[in-house]
Amino acid sequence: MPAKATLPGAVASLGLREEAFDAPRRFDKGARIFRRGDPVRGVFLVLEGEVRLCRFGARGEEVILQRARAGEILAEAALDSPRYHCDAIVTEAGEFIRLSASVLRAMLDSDAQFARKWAGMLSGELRRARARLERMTLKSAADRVRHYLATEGRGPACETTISGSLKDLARELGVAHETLYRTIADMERRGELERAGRRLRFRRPAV
Amino acid sequence: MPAKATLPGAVASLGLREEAFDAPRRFDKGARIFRRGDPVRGVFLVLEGEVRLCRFGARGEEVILQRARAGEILAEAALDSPRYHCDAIVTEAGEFIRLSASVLRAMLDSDAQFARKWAGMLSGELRRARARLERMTLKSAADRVRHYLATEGRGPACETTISGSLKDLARELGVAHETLYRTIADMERRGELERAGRRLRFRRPAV
DNA sequence: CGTCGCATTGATATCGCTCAAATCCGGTGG
DNA sequence: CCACCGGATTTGAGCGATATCAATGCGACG
Repeated sequence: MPAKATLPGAVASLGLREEAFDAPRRFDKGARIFRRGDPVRGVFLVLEGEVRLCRFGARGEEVILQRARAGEILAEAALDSPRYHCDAIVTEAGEFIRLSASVLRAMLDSDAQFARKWAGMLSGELRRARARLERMTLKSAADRVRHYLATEGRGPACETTISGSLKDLARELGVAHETLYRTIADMERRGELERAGRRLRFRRPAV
Repeated sequence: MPAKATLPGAVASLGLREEAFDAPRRFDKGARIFRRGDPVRGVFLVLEGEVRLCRFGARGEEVILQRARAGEILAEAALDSPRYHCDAIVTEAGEFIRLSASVLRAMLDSDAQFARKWAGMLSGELRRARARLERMTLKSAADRVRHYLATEGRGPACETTISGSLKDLARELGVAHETLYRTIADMERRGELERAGRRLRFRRPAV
């Protein structure tokens, strides 16, 4: 579980002005912070917990567009839209701050320092989205696990502690959870992977 | 084939200063504008033709991270990196302008107008990347075609004229080209889709 | 306890990938 | 004008990996 981000820290990192944000609000698991089609009133900074941007297909299948955890910002790309194009669903109860869309727009126009940091954050998000995209083009579940570790892991063994359940990871990787269980078990059996609870890493430094 | 973007138009749209860019340079198909690991010297504005950001997997399989055509900017996310993290390959000969990384960084720091536009462009890219991501989570090829039309198409029938070959579209959709041919043929047979050369659209407005 | 959701394993069906082959089409050179 | 060539387009056949359906164990929680 990631540390709870402090408001001052988060504000300092972006150089936000005071009028830009509301007081933190608590949300329970399952709550919707906004829905598709709602007018854009803000962008959300996650202090604690987890929120996902989701769309739902014709048959109700969920698609995760973004996962934001403590310290991360949700729906940054919405700032240029009049309306949200997806739902924001709380998947882990916590606290969130709304950053006013109008104030952010004003700051982007006037505060070069802030605009620079904002652009930097967008670049990072873009890179991460492209990494996920690359991962999704891999056909085999094992390759996706390898790519996930190589991308998200730390150190030579690409160690990661998965947040949430394996089921969640399966959805993130775009495979059925049964397939993920089997794949991980296979990779462990072959000595390619080590798993201890929610900790995953390569046994032999791959790639 | 998209119209050739004019330098003044492209510059005006972003409010670039003169010292920010070089003279246009021609590139032939297959040329590499930069390679993975090269130090980041700039971002590239495509005036004509097409460039792709690609990574290559362990077995040499190509992964398209971005496709930039006339008027679009390539590798915007690289600005915060010291080195490129993928290859830029020309897939359609044309002209490109290098925008100096150092000048862009300076402009981001000092020119709020520019930073605002830059952030807006990043937001757009992010949205597009997330749309592709959403598409890749769809399992069936038909669903991906539908999503592609729904996302990229114009008007009630979601009409699109595909750039490049169907083979290219297949790679963009992450399916084998044979599968795409069959899928499109099936959808036409069922009266769901209409195809005339490179033009695709829904017959019945779906969704 | 009873319930709920995650984790795990088994069995089966299905869809897309792969290999193969035929055709079409635009360009090129004789 | 025609033969030829390379790449795109199609269609066929079969295999294999993954999704799906099912059942069970397990731990948390009220």
